[in-house]
Amino acid sequence: MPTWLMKSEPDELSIQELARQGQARWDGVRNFQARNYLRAMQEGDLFLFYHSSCAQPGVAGIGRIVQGAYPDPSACDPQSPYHDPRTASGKNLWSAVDVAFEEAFPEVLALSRIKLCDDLKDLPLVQKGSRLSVMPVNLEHWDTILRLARQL
DNA sequence: GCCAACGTTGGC
DNA sequence: GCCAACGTTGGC
Repeated sequence: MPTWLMKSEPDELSIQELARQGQARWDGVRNFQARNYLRAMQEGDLFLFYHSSCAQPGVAGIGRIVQGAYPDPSACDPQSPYHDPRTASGKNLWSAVDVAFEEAFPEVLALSRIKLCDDLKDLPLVQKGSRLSVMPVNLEHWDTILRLARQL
């Protein structure tokens, strides 16, 4: 089963908020490479829930895909910050998925800690200049991150 | 708030 | 198709 990492600003959606809601739509992705990864996701896939643009950037827990990619409604919504005017001509380029809460780590596994781990140096997240908000995580990296999180 | 790095847009 | 300008991401 493929595993993933997805970034969210906790002000927008945090792992705690997902835990409270149980389920949420993951929308607003406006990068083609990230979108293509969304489209590759299947029901049941697990992902690392990453908190970005915040005081404590890092992996905050685990989520699960409960609905594979479908056209992102926020692209068609003029009120949405993610509105894409191109949808006016009838085509929606963007995709969303639905996710469920799986687990919150006792504390955030800090990006700074991840960067220190030699086994994670090939993780796309820590590649220089990488800004991808959705990315695949291979099994070795997945296991390494969970091991680090378990010893927090 | 700064700024490096990157993706996207649009004129040519 | 090139590439400069612009906007965005996201750590610090």
